[in-house]
Amino acid sequence: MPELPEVEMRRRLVASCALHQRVERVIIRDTSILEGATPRTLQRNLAGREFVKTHRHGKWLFIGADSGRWLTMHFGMTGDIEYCEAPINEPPYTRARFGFENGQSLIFTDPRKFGEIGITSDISSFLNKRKWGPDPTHPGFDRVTFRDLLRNRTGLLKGVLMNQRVIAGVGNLYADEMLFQTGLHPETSVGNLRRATIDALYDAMMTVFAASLAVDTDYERLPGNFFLRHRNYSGLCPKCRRPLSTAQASGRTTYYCPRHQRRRS
DNA sequence: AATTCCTCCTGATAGC
DNA sequence: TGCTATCAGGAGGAAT
Repeated sequence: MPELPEVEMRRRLVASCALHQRVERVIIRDTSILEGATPRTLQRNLAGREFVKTHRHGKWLFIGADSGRWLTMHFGMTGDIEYCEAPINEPPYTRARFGFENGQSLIFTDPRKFGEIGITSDISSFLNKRKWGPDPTHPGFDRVTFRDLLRNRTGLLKGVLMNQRVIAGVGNLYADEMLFQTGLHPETSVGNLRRATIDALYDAMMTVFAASLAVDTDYERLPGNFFLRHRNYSGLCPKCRRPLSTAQASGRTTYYCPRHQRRRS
């Protein structure tokens, strides 16, 4: 479910309510979400500590403790975070719970269990090990960066945009929005795209992320000409009011308007 | 080295 | 109504 803006919302939630309190207990309800960590290592590094800072890279969330270690979180398709009183109000599908001394808990829920939790001492090496690409919302990521990332790539544009090793944070839905706003067919070849087209894609990416965060990722509050408002099986193109088409691109369902999204360079 | 396909897991919904 | 099939905002690993 969550792409870059949704993970940013989760980061803000953690930053606003879960910092500077002592973690009394670390409870792992399902060890299958742990990646490179055990319940014991999480407890040893976090119990008795305070979370003091947060960081996000693409769809990854990092929560820093005063032990110097970072709790790492990825939300997969259905992962989420809640801050509530527990165990009284512990939500369904709770996979991990970090209980504070005030009775509130930071809770990681995930019905499908595609998400993961771990621990690292160094964010850079964590990201490098997975060969993750740069986060487009971080300082220094500009049009030139984007051009260089798309240069010398092959395959379909949709697949490249969703490839986290190229750009970290764009998923299926935001890729569709970017392609619609740029008027590009999802199966456009990424090779030999003109510079102006690549720049337009970059502009769309930045616009879409900012617009989504401006409405707290509530798509219903996006302007009516945004694709995300109409992206469903009965949806109509906001420009021509004709039914959208679907296709499989890189294994994912892609929605597009056949009139307004053409293969071109 | 870069891409594509299969797979993990569970709930919601479409279709019969 | 009740059952079955399909699909879902992700990504690692195998296969190509």
